Amino acid sequence: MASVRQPAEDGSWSRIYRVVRRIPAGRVATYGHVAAVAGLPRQARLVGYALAGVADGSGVPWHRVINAQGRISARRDGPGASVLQRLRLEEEGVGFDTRGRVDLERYGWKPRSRQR
DNA sequence: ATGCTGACTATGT
DNA sequence: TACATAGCCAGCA
Repeated sequence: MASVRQPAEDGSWSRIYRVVRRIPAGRVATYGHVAAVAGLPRQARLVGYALAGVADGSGVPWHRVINAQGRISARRDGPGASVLQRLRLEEEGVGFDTRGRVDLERYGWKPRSRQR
């Protein structure tokens, strides 16, 4: 009853933030993966746009989300945030190859029990 | 209400 | 490997 409509607070963006928060340090997830885990298949774009609206310090580790190519997506805002993102990931132990790419096979987040 | 924009991804050339 | 194209959704003027 009363139907199964979802609460207004449970907007797509909120669901996305919730998933991103689960990504442990030293791991990265792709926009598409986050979308899928959040129950929004094919909406990788929304993940990026949602993260664009999140503030640094809101508790959402936005820097752990990269694109499917294992690279950091450029923002309209400028390269500043992109550089910061890479710096943070390296601090967490995520390695980048000479092309600036992360090995998703190795650092990709796999929502299975607990990542170690 | 309508239209534009934006941290994506998969596929084809 | 690089570029172009199509699909998809929410927020904002």
